[in-house]
Amino acid sequence: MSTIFGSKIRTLREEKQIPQRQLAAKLEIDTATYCKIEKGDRRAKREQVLILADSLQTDFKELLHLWSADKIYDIIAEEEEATQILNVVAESIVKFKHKLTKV
Amino acid sequence: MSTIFGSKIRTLREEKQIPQRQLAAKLEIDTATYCKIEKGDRRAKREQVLILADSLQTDFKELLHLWSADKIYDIIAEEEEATQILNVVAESIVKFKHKLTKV
DNA sequence: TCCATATTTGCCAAATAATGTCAAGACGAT
DNA sequence: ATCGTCTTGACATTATTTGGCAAATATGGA
Repeated sequence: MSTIFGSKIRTLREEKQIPQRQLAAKLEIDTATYCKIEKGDRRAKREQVLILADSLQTDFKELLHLWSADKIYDIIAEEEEATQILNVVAESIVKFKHKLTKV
Repeated sequence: MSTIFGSKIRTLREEKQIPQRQLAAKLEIDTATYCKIEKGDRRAKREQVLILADSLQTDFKELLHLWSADKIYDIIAEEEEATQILNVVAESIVKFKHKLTKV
């Protein structure tokens, strides 16, 4: 149930000794819900990632990458040959970019 | 709206000159739904991928990879720096596997 | 211990997303 | 014009996700 994103924000929060309650308030959600986000059984919304990055004084993009990674990880965790699947995606991204530069 | 998976099964189907109706029957869905799957605005279920691989006489795993890739692609297409996100995922997969071998 | 605060869990209702079907239309071939 | 195939939009149904409440469980200090 744990996520890279959840672990990250928990670590950051503990380092800064901020209670969940405080971050929950910034996100305008229940502490219970915030707790679930850290634990990884609720997913933060994209806008919330921004607020969290700000509140935890950390790089937004980096945090966003972890957040996206979790979503992807959910998908391929079920499949064996996960890395092969990633390759397929990576390839199609390359192709897509190639298309863009051509236009 | 198009998907790697959809394009693939369409190509295979056309090569073999099978009407959508026939595959739809195998999947026990409406032709409209099947059409949407090819076009990429409905997603096939995992079991259906198996049936399709069988009906189109193609490799199941390969087809499954494309199918998974589409799901992932949906997620990162919205984000810039898609490849970086893939790296984060790839890393965490490596770490996970490492953990497994240790146990 | 008792008390206060912080975190976590289970459960529920509401919101949101995804699915499949029907009906109608487009298109080419005959 | 009719047939068969394919495509699309609107819609109802279903499945999934969400957030909150209340209760339970830590955690730490006096």
